[in-house]
Amino acid sequence: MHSLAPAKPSFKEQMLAAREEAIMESVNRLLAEKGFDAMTVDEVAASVGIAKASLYKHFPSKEDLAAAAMVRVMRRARDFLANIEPALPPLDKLKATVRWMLSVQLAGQMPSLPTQNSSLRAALAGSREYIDALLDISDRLGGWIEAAQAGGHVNAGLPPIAVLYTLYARACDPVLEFLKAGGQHSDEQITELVLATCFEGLKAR
Amino acid sequence: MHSLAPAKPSFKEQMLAAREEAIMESVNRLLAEKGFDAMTVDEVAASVGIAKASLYKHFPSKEDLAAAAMVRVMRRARDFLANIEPALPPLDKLKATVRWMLSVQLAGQMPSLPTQNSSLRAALAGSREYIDALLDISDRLGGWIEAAQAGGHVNAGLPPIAVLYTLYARACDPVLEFLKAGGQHSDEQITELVLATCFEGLKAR
DNA sequence: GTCTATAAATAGATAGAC
DNA sequence: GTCTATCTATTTATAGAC
Repeated sequence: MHSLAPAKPSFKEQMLAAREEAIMESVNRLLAEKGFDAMTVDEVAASVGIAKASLYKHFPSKEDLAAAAMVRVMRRARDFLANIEPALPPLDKLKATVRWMLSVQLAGQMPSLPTQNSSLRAALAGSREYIDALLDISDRLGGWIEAAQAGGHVNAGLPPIAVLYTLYARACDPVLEFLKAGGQHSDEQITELVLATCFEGLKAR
Repeated sequence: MHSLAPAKPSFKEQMLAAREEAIMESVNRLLAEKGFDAMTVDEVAASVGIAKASLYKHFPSKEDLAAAAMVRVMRRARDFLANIEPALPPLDKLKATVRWMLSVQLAGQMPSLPTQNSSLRAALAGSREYIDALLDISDRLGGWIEAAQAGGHVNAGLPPIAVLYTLYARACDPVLEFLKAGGQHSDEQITELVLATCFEGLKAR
Protein backbone atom coordinates (compact mmCIF):
# COMPACT_ATOMS: atom_id res chain seq x y z
CA MET A 1 0.00 0.00 0.00
CA HIS A 2 1.02 3.60 -0.42
CA SER A 3 2.41 5.39 2.58
CA LEU A 4 1.22 8.84 3.60
CA ALA A 5 4.56 9.55 5.27
CA PRO A 6 7.16 11.43 3.18
CA ALA A 7 9.53 9.20 1.25
CA LYS A 8 13.01 8.73 2.62
CA PRO A 9 15.10 11.56 1.18
CA SER A 10 17.91 10.66 -1.17
CA PHE A 11 21.47 11.70 -0.47
CA LYS A 12 21.16 14.51 -2.97
CA GLU A 13 17.99 15.77 -1.36
CA GLN A 14 19.65 15.68 2.03
CA MET A 15 22.52 17.79 0.74
CA LEU A 16 20.09 20.29 -0.69
CA ALA A 17 18.11 20.40 2.54
CA ALA A 18 21.31 20.96 4.52
CA ARG A 19 22.32 23.79 2.23
CA GLU A 20 18.95 25.46 2.56
CA GLU A 21 19.12 24.99 6.30
CA ALA A 22 22.45 26.82 6.32
CA ILE A 23 20.93 29.60 4.25
CA MET A 24 18.00 29.96 6.64
CA GLU A 25 20.36 30.12 9.60
CA SER A 26 22.31 32.96 8.03
CA VAL A 27 19.21 34.82 6.95
CA ASN A 28 17.68 34.58 10.41
CA ARG A 29 20.84 35.92 11.99
CA LEU A 30 21.14 38.79 9.51
CA LEU A 31 17.44 39.61 9.84
CA ALA A 32 17.92 39.72 13.60
CA GLU A 33 21.02 41.91 13.37
CA LYS A 34 20.08 44.39 10.68
CA GLY A 35 16.50 43.88 9.64
CA PHE A 36 15.16 43.19 6.18
CA ASP A 37 16.00 46.50 4.53
CA ALA A 38 19.59 46.69 5.72
CA MET A 39 20.26 43.04 4.95
CA THR A 40 21.75 42.61 1.49
CA VAL A 41 21.63 39.50 -0.65
CA ASP A 42 25.38 39.82 -1.11
CA GLU A 43 25.83 39.52 2.63
CA VAL A 44 23.67 36.43 2.76
CA ALA A 45 25.59 34.79 -0.04
CA ALA A 46 28.93 35.66 1.58
CA SER A 47 27.72 34.43 4.95
CA VAL A 48 26.58 31.10 3.53
CA GLY A 49 29.69 30.84 1.41
CA ILE A 50 28.05 30.54 -2.00
CA ALA A 51 27.64 32.81 -4.99
CA LYS A 52 24.74 35.21 -5.10
CA ALA A 53 23.43 33.63 -8.28
CA SER A 54 23.33 30.26 -6.53
CA LEU A 55 21.20 31.79 -3.82
CA TYR A 56 18.71 32.86 -6.46
CA LYS A 57 18.42 29.25 -7.62
CA HIS A 58 17.08 28.42 -4.17
CA PHE A 59 14.89 31.48 -3.64
CA PRO A 60 13.44 33.65 -6.40
CA SER A 61 13.78 36.97 -4.56
CA LYS A 62 15.01 38.67 -1.43
CA GLU A 63 11.44 38.78 -0.16
CA ASP A 64 10.98 35.06 -0.65
CA LEU A 65 14.30 34.43 1.03
CA ALA A 66 13.33 36.41 4.11
CA ALA A 67 9.78 35.09 4.11
CA ALA A 68 11.08 31.52 4.11
CA ALA A 69 13.17 32.34 7.17
CA MET A 70 10.16 33.86 8.91
CA VAL A 71 8.03 30.85 8.04
CA ARG A 72 10.69 28.60 9.52
CA VAL A 73 10.61 30.51 12.82
CA MET A 74 6.82 30.44 12.88
CA ARG A 75 6.78 26.70 12.28
CA ARG A 76 9.23 26.16 15.10
CA ALA A 77 7.10 28.28 17.38
CA ARG A 78 4.04 26.26 16.46
CA ASP A 79 5.91 23.03 17.11
CA PHE A 80 7.09 24.31 20.45
CA LEU A 81 3.56 25.23 21.49
CA ALA A 82 2.23 21.88 20.35
CA ASN A 83 4.69 20.09 22.60
CA ILE A 84 4.11 22.06 25.78
CA GLU A 85 2.98 19.78 28.61
CA PRO A 86 -0.82 19.90 28.37
CA ALA A 87 -1.23 19.47 32.12
CA LEU A 88 0.53 22.79 32.81
CA PRO A 89 -1.66 25.65 34.09
CA PRO A 90 -2.41 28.14 31.27
CA LEU A 91 -0.31 30.87 32.86
CA ASP A 92 2.70 28.59 32.94
CA LYS A 93 2.17 27.73 29.30
CA LEU A 94 2.26 31.43 28.47
CA LYS A 95 5.43 31.90 30.48
CA ALA A 96 7.05 28.94 28.76
CA THR A 97 6.14 30.49 25.43
CA VAL A 98 7.76 33.81 26.31
CA ARG A 99 10.79 31.97 27.63
CA TRP A 100 11.14 30.23 24.29
CA MET A 101 10.86 33.48 22.34
CA LEU A 102 13.49 35.09 24.54
CA SER A 103 15.85 32.16 24.06
CA VAL A 104 15.50 32.40 20.29
CA GLN A 105 16.21 36.12 20.40
CA LEU A 106 19.20 35.65 22.70
CA ALA A 107 20.51 33.08 20.23
CA GLY A 108 20.39 35.77 17.56
CA GLN A 109 17.84 33.81 15.55
CA MET A 110 14.74 35.95 15.96
CA PRO A 111 14.18 38.04 12.83
CA SER A 112 13.23 41.61 13.66
CA LEU A 113 9.72 42.38 12.51
CA PRO A 114 9.43 44.12 9.14
CA THR A 115 8.65 47.82 9.03
CA GLN A 116 5.15 49.06 8.34
CA ASN A 117 5.07 49.29 4.54
CA SER A 118 7.87 46.89 3.78
CA SER A 119 7.84 44.70 0.71
CA LEU A 120 8.40 41.83 3.13
CA ARG A 121 5.04 42.51 4.74
CA ALA A 122 3.29 41.93 1.46
CA ALA A 123 5.21 38.72 0.89
CA LEU A 124 4.26 37.44 4.34
CA ALA A 125 0.65 38.44 3.93
CA GLY A 126 0.61 36.38 0.74
CA SER A 127 2.32 33.38 2.25
CA ARG A 128 -0.21 30.69 3.06
CA GLU A 129 2.22 28.85 5.30
CA TYR A 130 3.07 31.98 7.28
CA ILE A 131 -0.53 33.00 7.78
CA ASP A 132 -1.55 29.46 8.71
CA ALA A 133 1.18 29.18 11.31
CA LEU A 134 0.41 32.63 12.69
CA LEU A 135 -3.29 31.85 13.03
CA ASP A 136 -2.50 28.50 14.59
CA ILE A 137 -0.20 30.09 17.15
CA SER A 138 -2.60 32.91 17.89
CA ASP A 139 -5.48 30.49 18.40
CA ARG A 140 -3.55 28.36 20.82
CA LEU A 141 -2.19 31.30 22.79
CA GLY A 142 -5.60 32.95 22.74
CA GLY A 143 -7.13 29.88 24.35
CA TRP A 144 -4.55 29.85 27.08
CA ILE A 145 -4.98 33.57 27.71
CA GLU A 146 -8.73 33.28 28.12
CA ALA A 147 -8.35 30.24 30.35
CA ALA A 148 -5.81 32.06 32.51
CA GLN A 149 -8.13 35.04 32.76
CA ALA A 150 -11.08 32.83 33.66
CA GLY A 151 -8.96 31.19 36.34
CA GLY A 152 -8.05 34.56 37.79
CA HIS A 153 -4.37 34.24 36.96
CA VAL A 154 -4.16 36.87 34.24
CA ASN A 155 -5.64 40.35 34.60
CA ALA A 156 -9.16 39.91 33.24
CA GLY A 157 -9.44 43.65 32.67
CA LEU A 158 -7.13 43.41 29.68
CA PRO A 159 -8.57 42.49 26.27
CA PRO A 160 -7.13 39.09 25.28
CA ILE A 161 -5.83 40.59 22.06
CA ALA A 162 -3.79 43.12 24.04
CA VAL A 163 -2.32 40.31 26.12
CA LEU A 164 -1.51 38.37 22.96
CA TYR A 165 0.26 41.33 21.36
CA THR A 166 2.16 42.02 24.57
CA LEU A 167 3.45 38.45 24.52
CA TYR A 168 4.35 38.66 20.82
CA ALA A 169 6.24 41.89 21.49
CA ARG A 170 8.65 40.02 23.77
CA ALA A 171 10.05 38.36 20.64
CA CYS A 172 11.60 41.67 19.59
CA ASP A 173 12.03 43.31 22.97
CA PRO A 174 15.00 45.69 22.77
CA VAL A 175 15.54 45.32 26.51
CA LEU A 176 17.42 42.08 25.81
CA GLU A 177 19.85 43.80 23.49
CA PHE A 178 20.33 46.67 25.92
CA LEU A 179 20.98 44.44 28.91
CA LYS A 180 23.24 42.18 26.88
CA ALA A 181 25.24 45.21 25.74
CA GLY A 182 25.61 46.24 29.37
CA GLY A 183 27.48 43.01 30.03
CA GLN A 184 26.33 42.93 33.63
CA HIS A 185 23.84 40.07 33.30
CA SER A 186 23.89 36.51 32.01
CA ASP A 187 21.38 35.30 29.46
CA GLU A 188 19.52 33.49 32.24
CA GLN A 189 19.32 36.62 34.38
CA ILE A 190 18.12 38.67 31.43
CA THR A 191 15.44 36.10 30.70
CA GLU A 192 14.18 36.18 34.28
CA LEU A 193 14.20 39.98 34.38
CA VAL A 194 12.15 40.32 31.22
CA LEU A 195 9.77 37.59 32.33
CA ALA A 196 9.31 39.33 35.66
CA THR A 197 8.60 42.76 34.19
CA CYS A 198 6.26 41.22 31.62
CA PHE A 199 4.09 39.24 34.03
CA GLU A 200 4.60 40.98 37.37
CA GLY A 201 4.93 44.55 36.08
CA LEU A 202 7.26 47.26 37.32
CA LYS A 203 5.16 48.17 40.34
CA ALA A 204 5.86 46.51 43.65
CA ARG A 205 3.40 43.83 44.72
CA MET B 1 25.59 95.45 29.42
CA HIS B 2 25.74 92.34 27.26
CA SER B 3 22.89 89.88 27.49
CA LEU B 4 23.49 86.15 27.89
CA ALA B 5 20.17 85.41 26.23
CA PRO B 6 20.26 84.53 22.51
CA ALA B 7 19.79 87.50 20.20
CA LYS B 8 16.39 88.00 18.61
CA PRO B 9 16.42 85.99 15.38
CA SER B 10 16.16 87.92 12.14
CA PHE B 11 13.37 87.24 9.68
CA LYS B 12 15.76 85.26 7.50
CA GLU B 13 16.85 83.15 10.43
CA GLN B 14 13.26 82.49 11.34
CA MET B 15 12.52 81.29 7.83
CA LEU B 16 15.50 78.98 7.96
CA ALA B 17 14.49 77.63 11.33
CA ALA B 18 10.96 77.00 10.08
CA ARG B 19 12.31 75.15 7.05
CA GLU B 20 14.53 72.98 9.19
CA GLU B 21 11.63 72.35 11.52
CA ALA B 22 9.59 71.09 8.58
CA ILE B 23 12.46 68.85 7.55
CA MET B 24 12.74 67.40 11.04
CA GLU B 25 9.03 66.73 11.12
CA SER B 26 9.19 64.76 7.88
CA VAL B 27 12.29 62.88 8.90
CA ASN B 28 10.78 61.87 12.23
CA ARG B 29 7.68 60.60 10.53
CA LEU B 30 9.62 58.64 7.92
CA LEU B 31 11.98 57.25 10.54
CA ALA B 32 8.95 56.11 12.50
CA GLU B 33 7.28 54.56 9.47
CA LYS B 34 10.17 52.84 7.74
CA GLY B 35 13.29 53.12 9.83
CA PHE B 36 16.61 54.59 8.86
CA ASP B 37 17.63 52.05 6.23
CA ALA B 38 14.37 52.03 4.31
CA MET B 39 14.02 55.80 4.42
CA THR B 40 15.51 57.45 1.33
CA VAL B 41 16.74 60.99 1.02
CA ASP B 42 14.56 61.38 -2.06
CA GLU B 43 11.50 60.62 0.03
CA VAL B 44 12.51 63.19 2.60
CA ALA B 45 13.04 65.86 -0.04
CA ALA B 46 9.73 65.04 -1.71
CA SER B 47 7.94 65.03 1.62
CA VAL B 48 9.34 68.43 2.58
CA GLY B 49 8.76 69.75 -0.92
CA ILE B 50 12.29 70.85 -1.74
CA ALA B 51 15.03 69.53 -3.98
CA LYS B 52 17.34 66.88 -2.68
CA ALA B 53 20.37 69.09 -3.23
CA SER B 54 18.78 71.72 -1.02
CA LEU B 55 18.43 69.17 1.71
CA TYR B 56 22.15 68.56 1.53
CA LYS B 57 22.77 72.26 2.13
CA HIS B 58 21.06 71.85 5.50
CA PHE B 59 22.52 68.48 6.47
CA PRO B 60 25.76 67.03 5.14
CA SER B 61 24.60 63.39 5.02
CA LYS B 62 21.70 61.05 5.56
CA GLU B 63 23.21 60.07 8.90
CA ASP B 64 23.41 63.68 10.06
CA LEU B 65 19.87 64.25 8.88
CA ALA B 66 18.53 61.34 10.91
CA ALA B 67 20.77 62.10 13.86
CA ALA B 68 19.45 65.67 13.99
CA ALA B 69 15.92 64.31 14.14
CA MET B 70 16.87 61.95 16.94
CA VAL B 71 18.57 64.77 18.85
CA ARG B 72 15.42 66.83 18.49
CA VAL B 73 13.33 64.08 20.04
CA MET B 74 15.80 63.61 22.85
CA ARG B 75 15.82 67.32 23.59
CA ARG B 76 12.04 67.37 23.73
CA ALA B 77 12.08 64.40 26.07
CA ARG B 78 14.55 66.18 28.32
CA ASP B 79 12.43 69.32 28.30
CA PHE B 80 9.36 67.30 29.16
CA LEU B 81 11.10 65.65 32.09
CA ALA B 82 12.40 68.99 33.32
CA ASN B 83 8.89 70.37 33.45
CA ILE B 84 7.21 67.51 35.29
CA GLU B 85 5.62 68.71 38.52
CA PRO B 86 8.36 68.15 41.10
CA ALA B 87 5.85 67.43 43.85
CA LEU B 88 4.57 64.32 42.09
CA PRO B 89 5.50 60.96 43.59
CA PRO B 90 8.37 59.32 41.68
CA LEU B 91 6.16 56.54 40.35
CA ASP B 92 3.76 59.08 38.87
CA LYS B 93 6.67 60.87 37.24
CA LEU B 94 7.67 57.61 35.58
CA LYS B 95 4.14 57.00 34.41
CA ALA B 96 3.91 60.51 33.01
CA THR B 97 7.15 59.89 31.13
CA VAL B 98 5.84 56.70 29.56
CA ARG B 99 2.61 58.45 28.71
CA TRP B 100 4.56 61.11 26.87
CA MET B 101 6.59 58.55 24.91
CA LEU B 102 3.42 56.75 23.92
CA SER B 103 1.80 59.98 22.76
CA VAL B 104 4.81 60.80 20.58
CA GLN B 105 4.73 57.31 19.07
CA LEU B 106 0.98 57.50 18.48
CA ALA B 107 1.55 60.83 16.74
CA GLY B 108 3.92 59.02 14.36
CA GLN B 109 6.85 61.13 15.53
CA MET B 110 8.91 58.58 17.41
CA PRO B 111 11.82 57.44 15.24
CA SER B 112 12.32 53.68 15.40
CA LEU B 113 15.61 52.84 17.02
CA PRO B 114 18.49 52.13 14.62
CA THR B 115 19.57 48.53 14.05
CA GLN B 116 22.60 47.12 15.79
CA ASN B 117 25.43 47.94 13.41
CA SER B 118 23.78 50.80 11.59
CA SER B 119 25.74 53.76 10.34
CA LEU B 120 23.24 55.86 12.28
CA ARG B 121 24.43 54.29 15.51
CA ALA B 122 27.92 55.56 14.91
CA ALA B 123 26.64 59.03 14.10
CA LEU B 124 24.62 59.11 17.31
CA ALA B 125 27.50 57.78 19.39
CA GLY B 126 29.58 60.63 18.04
CA SER B 127 26.96 63.28 18.62
CA ARG B 128 27.75 65.27 21.74
CA GLU B 129 24.24 66.68 21.92
CA TYR B 130 22.62 63.26 21.62
CA ILE B 131 24.81 61.68 24.26
CA ASP B 132 24.38 64.63 26.59
CA ALA B 133 20.61 64.53 26.31
CA LEU B 134 20.55 60.76 26.74
CA LEU B 135 22.70 60.92 29.87
CA ASP B 136 20.61 63.75 31.23
CA ILE B 137 17.41 61.82 30.70
CA SER B 138 18.84 58.61 32.09
CA ASP B 139 20.11 60.38 35.20
CA ARG B 140 16.78 61.96 35.93
CA LEU B 141 14.79 58.78 35.31
CA GLY B 142 17.34 56.78 37.29
CA GLY B 143 16.81 59.02 40.29
CA TRP B 144 13.07 58.61 40.13
CA ILE B 145 13.39 54.85 39.73
CA GLU B 146 15.58 54.52 42.80
CA ALA B 147 13.32 56.80 44.79
CA ALA B 148 10.27 54.79 43.77
CA GLN B 149 12.02 51.59 44.75
CA ALA B 150 13.08 53.03 48.10
CA GLY B 151 9.50 54.09 48.69
CA GLY B 152 8.24 50.60 47.97
CA HIS B 153 6.33 51.63 44.86
CA VAL B 154 8.51 49.94 42.24
CA ASN B 155 9.69 46.34 42.53
CA ALA B 156 13.00 46.70 44.38
CA GLY B 157 14.09 43.28 43.15
CA LEU B 158 14.66 44.68 39.66
CA PRO B 159 18.00 46.35 38.85
CA PRO B 160 17.31 50.05 38.18
CA ILE B 161 18.96 49.73 34.79
CA ALA B 162 16.47 47.02 33.81
CA VAL B 163 13.60 49.27 34.85
CA LEU B 164 15.10 52.14 32.86
CA TYR B 165 15.45 50.02 29.71
CA THR B 166 11.93 48.68 30.14
CA LEU B 167 10.64 52.25 30.20
CA TYR B 168 12.74 53.23 27.19
CA ALA B 169 11.40 50.24 25.30
CA ARG B 170 7.88 51.65 25.50
CA ALA B 171 8.97 54.32 23.02
CA CYS B 172 9.14 51.70 20.28
CA ASP B 173 6.60 49.22 21.59
CA PRO B 174 5.05 47.41 18.61
CA VAL B 175 1.92 46.73 20.66
CA LEU B 176 0.76 50.25 19.81
CA GLU B 177 1.02 49.61 16.10
CA PHE B 178 -0.72 46.24 16.42
CA LEU B 179 -3.62 47.59 18.48
CA LYS B 180 -3.95 50.62 16.23
CA ALA B 181 -4.09 48.34 13.17
CA GLY B 182 -6.83 46.36 14.86
CA GLY B 183 -8.98 49.47 14.88
CA GLN B 184 -10.84 48.36 17.98
CA HIS B 185 -9.30 50.85 20.39
CA SER B 186 -8.85 54.59 20.61
CA ASP B 187 -5.46 56.14 21.19
CA GLU B 188 -6.45 56.81 24.79
CA GLN B 189 -7.46 53.20 25.36
CA ILE B 190 -4.25 51.97 23.79
CA THR B 191 -2.26 54.26 26.04
CA GLU B 192 -3.99 52.98 29.15
CA LEU B 193 -3.58 49.35 28.10
CA VAL B 194 0.14 49.67 27.52
CA LEU B 195 0.58 51.64 30.73
CA ALA B 196 -1.30 48.95 32.64
CA THR B 197 0.70 46.04 31.25
CA CYS B 198 3.93 47.94 31.80
CA PHE B 199 3.40 48.84 35.43
CA GLU B 200 0.86 46.28 36.64
CA GLY B 201 2.03 43.32 34.56
CA LEU B 202 -0.09 40.69 32.85
CA LYS B 203 -0.74 38.69 36.01
CA ALA B 204 -3.84 39.39 38.04
CA ARG B 205 -3.31 41.32 41.28
C1' DG C 1 19.79 78.45 -0.49
C1' DT C 2 17.17 76.51 -4.30
C1' DC C 3 17.04 74.32 -8.39
C1' DT C 4 18.20 70.70 -12.50
C1' DA C 5 21.23 67.42 -13.94
C1' DT C 6 24.56 64.07 -13.09
C1' DA C 7 28.17 61.50 -10.94
C1' DA C 8 29.50 57.41 -8.17
C1' DA C 9 28.35 53.63 -5.54
C1' DT C 10 25.52 49.85 -4.49
C1' DA C 11 21.39 47.30 -4.53
C1' DG C 12 18.54 43.33 -6.54
C1' DA C 13 18.40 40.27 -10.20
C1' DT C 14 20.04 37.63 -14.48
C1' DA C 15 23.06 35.51 -18.45
C1' DG C 16 25.59 31.96 -19.76
C1' DA C 17 29.58 28.77 -19.22
C1' DC C 18 30.62 24.62 -16.59
C1' DG D 1 23.39 23.89 -8.83
C1' DT D 2 27.52 26.68 -8.73
C1' DC D 3 30.29 29.95 -10.56
C1' DT D 4 31.94 34.72 -12.80
C1' DA D 5 30.51 38.63 -15.01
C1' DT D 6 27.07 41.80 -16.02
C1' DC D 7 22.64 44.40 -16.37
C1' DT D 8 19.36 47.64 -14.54
C1' DA D 9 17.39 50.42 -11.15
C1' DT D 10 17.97 52.92 -7.20
C1' DT D 11 20.54 55.45 -3.76
C1' DT D 12 23.71 58.67 -1.75
C1' DA D 13 25.96 62.62 -2.87
C1' DT D 14 27.72 66.60 -5.78
C1' DA D 15 28.35 70.18 -9.78
C1' DG D 16 27.15 74.25 -11.39
C1' DA D 17 23.71 77.70 -12.95
C1' DC D 18 20.53 81.10 -10.82
